[in-house]
Amino acid sequence: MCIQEYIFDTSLGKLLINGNKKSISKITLALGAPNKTTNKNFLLAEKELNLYFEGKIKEFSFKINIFGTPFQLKVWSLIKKIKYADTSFYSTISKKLSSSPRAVGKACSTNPCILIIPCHRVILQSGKLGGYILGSEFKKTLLKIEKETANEL
DNA sequence: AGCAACGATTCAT
DNA sequence: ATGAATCGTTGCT
Repeated sequence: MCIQEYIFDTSLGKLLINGNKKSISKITLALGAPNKTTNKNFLLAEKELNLYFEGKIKEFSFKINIFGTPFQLKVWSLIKKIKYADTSFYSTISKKLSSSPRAVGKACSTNPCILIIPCHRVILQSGKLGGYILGSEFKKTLLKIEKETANEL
């Protein structure tokens, strides 16, 4: 019932997960120090996220429970449909919602669960990568991992 | 409630 | 390269 936090090391830096016994509601880069947990859901997430960074899995099985405005939920749900190693444009998503590319970008910037909602796969129509919560270098790295391992999975 | 300002953008000069 | 258009959100009043 009560909210827990778990911080752990990965090959791309420390991550922070928070949520409760049943589901995860946030995943971000961590500022604090790693800690311990007995939460099965968190340990499963840690395992899968590490495998993902190694390019060994492309989907996650742990449960998430996120909150947002109706518009944000629509955007995030469309982003979840973008397949591993694939990309989409801010503009194509905005057209599906009769909205604007900038509004979609803003919704991306409030993504509560990086990687689970793969907003790193959303790029500019011009081919440039565009922004990312953790910086465009991080975005580039993720896309590179996916591209290099897409055929082996 | 209404309004102005601000984006992880895009399109036309 | 620069500027206008765009639309959901936030932070005023």
